[in-house]
Order: sequence, then structure tokens, then C-alpha cells
Amino acid sequence: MSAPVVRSPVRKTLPYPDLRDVSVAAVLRVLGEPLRLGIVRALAQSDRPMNCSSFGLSCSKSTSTYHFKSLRESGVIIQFDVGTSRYSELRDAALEERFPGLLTAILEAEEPAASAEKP
Amino acid sequence: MSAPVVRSPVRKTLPYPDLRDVSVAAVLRVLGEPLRLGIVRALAQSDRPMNCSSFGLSCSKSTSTYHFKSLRESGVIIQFDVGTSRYSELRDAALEERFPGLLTAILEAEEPAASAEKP
DNA sequence: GGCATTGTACGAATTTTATCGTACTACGAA
DNA sequence: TTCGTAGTACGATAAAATTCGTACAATGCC
Repeated sequence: MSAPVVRSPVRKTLPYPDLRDVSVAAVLRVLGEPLRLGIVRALAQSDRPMNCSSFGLSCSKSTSTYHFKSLRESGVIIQFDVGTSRYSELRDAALEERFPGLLTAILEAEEPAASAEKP
Repeated sequence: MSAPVVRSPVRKTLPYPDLRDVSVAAVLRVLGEPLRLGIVRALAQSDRPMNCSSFGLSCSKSTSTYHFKSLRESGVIIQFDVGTSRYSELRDAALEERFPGLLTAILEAEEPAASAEKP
């Protein structure tokens, strides 16, 4: 007779770079895309990891995969799988250490009054 | 009899946007390009306006025109013509007001040890 | 097992960016 | 006025980024 097995859910973390190897230009480039910046804003407001489908992005599944991957590969987020979901989490502490003040400044920027800018 | 005419050199400023109309994403995007970030770094270190040819950019004249124009149109620099030269100047005060801390954080970021990142 | 859910990988198509050459303009100096 | 310098504008091309569809894999639930 065997004791019941309690499984803690498996959590597989995907590879991500050491921020010492990431240039500030690469981070700016990746955050310069509105959809990705929106993802980062959402992550910054949530205090827990979010799974990809909970962002309500207005693009196809494969496109959102693409943007999340860009963010991870440039060091901005980490991702891990639990069950069939992939969660994302902002690397805010690591970013703050590598690029002091950068993320804060970006997140605090107000959007323009949505009028012109490039019609 | 007429007094001698002292001409102060004509200074024609090129059009540039009000930073209230510029999104942070647009600024990040434009600074996410290494050549342009290099221009901004050089301007930040110089305490006077620089003319385009004094940057020693490793690209053609038309390419450098293109990048300076991108920077101006996204609100990062102003440009003005004196004689046959066009000078550029960082809009650091305006940027600081619109995006507090952003430019400082970007300029203070150290480059990675030039090894890998994406070979 | 069978099925729905979540998300990936790959390839293709489209769009946007970046680069350059050439022809041209404006100014200043000789 | 003629020449050289500084830089633009335009068009072409090349290179990157973005977007999507489709086919597929892994997990959890019935």
C-alpha cells in the first residue's frame, strides 16, 4: 500500500538573459512597441504573474506569443509554465539594478491626449 | 552716408513637435536605434550645439540626415541652420519635464562588455 | 481514452525601417 | 562668378519587424 502522492504543480522557467549582457538600446527598442509597452504596464500594475490570455490583447495568439518572447529575450520579463498556462512576470528588480530609474520613468510617463501625433 | 551694417548670422529653426503630443513609446522607439542613441549621448556630453558632420558617424550623409530627422520629429532634439551648417541640440529640459528621469536613466546606463548579446 | 484549453513553431505575407546613390540647393570664400 | 562645403530630397533597395494562419504539443478534465 502506498501513501497518496501530493503533487505540487510543475513550474518550468524559460531561458532568459543576464541583464549585464543586454544593452539599453535593446530594452528601449523592445519597449518602443505599443503592444509590448502595454503588456509591461499591465504587469507592473498586477502584483502577481499573469498568464498570457489574461491581457486581452487585440491580436492573434501567434502575434502575442511573438511579443512575449521578444520581451523575455530582451530581459524585460521572465516566463514560466504551469499546467497549460504560461505566466509572465516583470523583472523589475533586476531592471532597476541594471538600469536604475529607467522602468519607473517609463511607467510614470503619461500618454498624450490621444489626438494627433501621426495621423 | 550710411552706418556699417552688422549682420548677426541668420538662424533658422526647423519645426519640431510639442512633447505633450509625443508618446513615451515613440521616444523609446527612436532611442532604441544604436546610431541615434549614440547621437544623443554625444549631444548630452557636449555643452554646445553640434553640427551634423562633427559626430563622425559611420554612415552615409543621407543616412545621417535620416536619423537626425527622426530624432527631431520625435521631439528629442531641435535643429537649426546657420550658414551652411545644421546644428543639433538635445531638448533635455523639455524631455525632463515631459518624461521625468527618463533621459538621465538612459544616459547613465552602461554598455555591456561588448561580448555576446546576439551574435 | 477523448476532448477542450493554452499556447508554441513554422512559414508566408505585409509593413516598417534603415541604408545608400545621385541630383540638387544654399551659403561662404576666393 | 565660380568653386567648395554642408546638407537635403527623392527614389530604389535591402533588411527587420510585425502579423497571421495553420498545424502541432502538453495538460487537465470528463
